[in-house]
Amino acid sequence: MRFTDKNDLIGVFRIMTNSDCDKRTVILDAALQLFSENGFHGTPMTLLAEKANVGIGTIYRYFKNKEEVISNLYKELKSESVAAMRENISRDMPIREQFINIFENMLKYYIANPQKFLFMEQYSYSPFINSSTKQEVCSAYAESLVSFFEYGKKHQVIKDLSTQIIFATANGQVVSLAKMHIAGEINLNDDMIRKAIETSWDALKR
Amino acid sequence: MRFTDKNDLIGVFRIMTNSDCDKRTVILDAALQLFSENGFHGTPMTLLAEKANVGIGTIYRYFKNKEEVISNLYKELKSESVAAMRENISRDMPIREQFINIFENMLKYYIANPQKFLFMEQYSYSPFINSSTKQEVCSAYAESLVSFFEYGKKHQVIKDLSTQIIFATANGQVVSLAKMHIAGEINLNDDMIRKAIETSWDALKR
Amino acid sequence: MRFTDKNDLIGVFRIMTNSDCDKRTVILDAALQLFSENGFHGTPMTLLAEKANVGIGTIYRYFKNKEEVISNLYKELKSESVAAMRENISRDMPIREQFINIFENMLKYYIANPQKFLFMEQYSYSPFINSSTKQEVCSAYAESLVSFFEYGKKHQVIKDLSTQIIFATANGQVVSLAKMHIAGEINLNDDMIRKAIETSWDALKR
Amino acid sequence: MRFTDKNDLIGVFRIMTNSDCDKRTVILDAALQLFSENGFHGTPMTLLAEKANVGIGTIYRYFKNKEEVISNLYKELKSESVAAMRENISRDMPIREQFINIFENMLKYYIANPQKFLFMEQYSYSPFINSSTKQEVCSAYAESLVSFFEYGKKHQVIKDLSTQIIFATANGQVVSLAKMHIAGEINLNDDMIRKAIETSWDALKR
DNA sequence: AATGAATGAGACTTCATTCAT
DNA sequence: TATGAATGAAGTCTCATTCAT
Repeated sequence: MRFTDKNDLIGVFRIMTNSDCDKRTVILDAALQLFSENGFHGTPMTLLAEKANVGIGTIYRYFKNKEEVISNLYKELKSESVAAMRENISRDMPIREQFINIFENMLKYYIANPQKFLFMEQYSYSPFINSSTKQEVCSAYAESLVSFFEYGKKHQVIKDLSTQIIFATANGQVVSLAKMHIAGEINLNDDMIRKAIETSWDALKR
Repeated sequence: MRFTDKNDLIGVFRIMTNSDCDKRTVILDAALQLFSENGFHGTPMTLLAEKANVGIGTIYRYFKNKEEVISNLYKELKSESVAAMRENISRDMPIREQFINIFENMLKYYIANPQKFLFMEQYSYSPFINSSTKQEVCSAYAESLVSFFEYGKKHQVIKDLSTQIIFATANGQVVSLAKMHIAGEINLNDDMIRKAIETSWDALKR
Repeated sequence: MRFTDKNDLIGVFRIMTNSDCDKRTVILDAALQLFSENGFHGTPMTLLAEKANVGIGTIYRYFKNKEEVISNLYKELKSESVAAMRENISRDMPIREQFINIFENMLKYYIANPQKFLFMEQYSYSPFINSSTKQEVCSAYAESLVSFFEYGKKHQVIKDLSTQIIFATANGQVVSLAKMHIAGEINLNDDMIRKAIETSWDALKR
Repeated sequence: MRFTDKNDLIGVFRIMTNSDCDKRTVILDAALQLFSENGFHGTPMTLLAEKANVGIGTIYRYFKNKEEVISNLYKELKSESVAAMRENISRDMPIREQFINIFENMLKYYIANPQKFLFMEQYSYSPFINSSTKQEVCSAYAESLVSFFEYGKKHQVIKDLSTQIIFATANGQVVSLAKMHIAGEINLNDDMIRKAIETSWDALKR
């Protein structure tokens, strides 16, 4: 199996997958797919190895244990999603526009990456996870929004509510919509997304 | 079952099977506590038996297998939460008041029952679960809100948005707040709860 | 395998092996045999289960882990060997006779129970073992001899040497002889055993 | 090899293969330290490579497999210990003096080289080892003592006992003392060592 | 009806060894 | 010659489930 054939002639193919075939990445890619579909506990390490086309031992060269595979994947995805959220945002834009762009970015990212979304949500509810990782990584995301909301409140464009409530209102809607969309309970298009976020803005604007 | 119907008439029958019902209840109570703390996979059946003060064999007299324990618990809790949501609501009230009462009920129920909330959320994200149960049970909850929102839209009190978006907006906020409160990231009191729900209403009102 | 046949008709046989078929004992018996032949690391738990005619899970009902199997076995054997050493000894006997009986007992016990001897020696040299168990158990053995040697020194029948040196001289010889006998390098009979121990006495007598 | 022959004449040749020899030596040195501390099974080859500051692959250039590392180390140490035993001994000395010197040499060597002693004892009890190596190497040691004891018996200075019993008596004491000293159960100094060996002589002298 | 001892499939992980560089 | 990434067999242990009492 798996390149074991000694008389392998497809060297060219190998070269192609050589550089980006960074084993760590390959493992995390397979992990995302399997974890999002079958859950952490529904994904034995043997299956992960098979999906990633590596030996099990190889996984343990890159990650100390299963939990580290999960938490490393989470960290990478969270960074990626934070980056996605920040696209096309600048401090010069009107606050309303920033708000709408931020949450549109987020919702669109979730919808375009359902596996990543499902994995992150699963992770965030899993009592099985070392919460230090959760904290460590979430802060980047939260802080960035917190300062934005506080800026909006100071400029009297956003209601004078506890920042957490503001966060929960906007973020909660987006998460809820993504979940429903992925579950097939709703079929969001760009127009609906825009309307949904504007609705959220109506909640929070002054 | 236990809490499904407030107008339960078979009380007499229940008294007869009292001890039966006790064991079942005792097991589900222990299950809620353990599952919410350690997760489904962090809770071996032997531990459940021990916590419930019954033999392991006994659990298998009341539930076909572990998954049935989980899904039965979910069903009961979902019914209970739907009942909680409906308290103090009547069709005569103004729609706004109904809306606020419904979501206040819900948020307060979650906060008062953190284990139940955490269990239900964990369940809803677990790929491990037979989704038929999920569907089956959620409908009661969703349907009842759907018809309310549609009523509100027809009377031009609620915005003319897709019902799912309306649902996601209100429900998402509440779930998000409950999660944060339980995680200790916010400390909600009655006043904050009221303000948060009113904010949600601002989003959806016409 | 192993009693799995549902139509098993040899109930009588089962009853026979029922009471003494205390699983714990059966496991330790199998463990002694396998450990003495193949060593701790040459004996996988699966093999132990097979030899003991129990499921692997059963081993873990009686012992927390492999190490506990080993240390429990050691404790039992050490007690047994101490008991063997003490046979036919009484404080009334001349010290010389006591000495000879003690070490004859010991050597004969080792020779009659080569597996037990080999297991105990293997254990005592294994860096893999929790030394607290070693200490805990050995003391009974050592103390009993220590007080005997001190008694002999006080009565000026045994040389005035450090008790440890006395112990090492007598015990070392016996262990060394047992090892050689079991390895087939010498073939000890009662007469040789007697002569060997008398030689040891010559070393220590005053 | 390294220590086998004091009158080694191929020094020139050695200088040529200097680096070769270094790697092999470095590996065996690291092996001694790790094996004596953690045991054979507690020492992965990767750890050995790390400790020796060589790649794992390199170990396999010098030794066919792990067992060969162990047995080669054993052979070298056994040769070394035999050499140590023979120091300051000459056929001209009185037999008693030879005896005392031989076993003093041995005990002092063990005490001065606790790792080597522990390794050799561990090895000698390990059922894991190919016993052919054991035989092959021990003979040098045993034979040399055997002829000495037989010489002593012939000259009627040593008791007319089976040579094996004589060997077991003297060797057993020394091994036992070394073990106790290293374990901290006794603290031997030159005077005690001398007394202990003299005691041994009392056992065996005619 | 209730129990819990017994089971073994299957999970996670280690580590001796290989082989391409 | 030297390296160390890659491998997967094999080990330990857990835990859902069964069944005799």
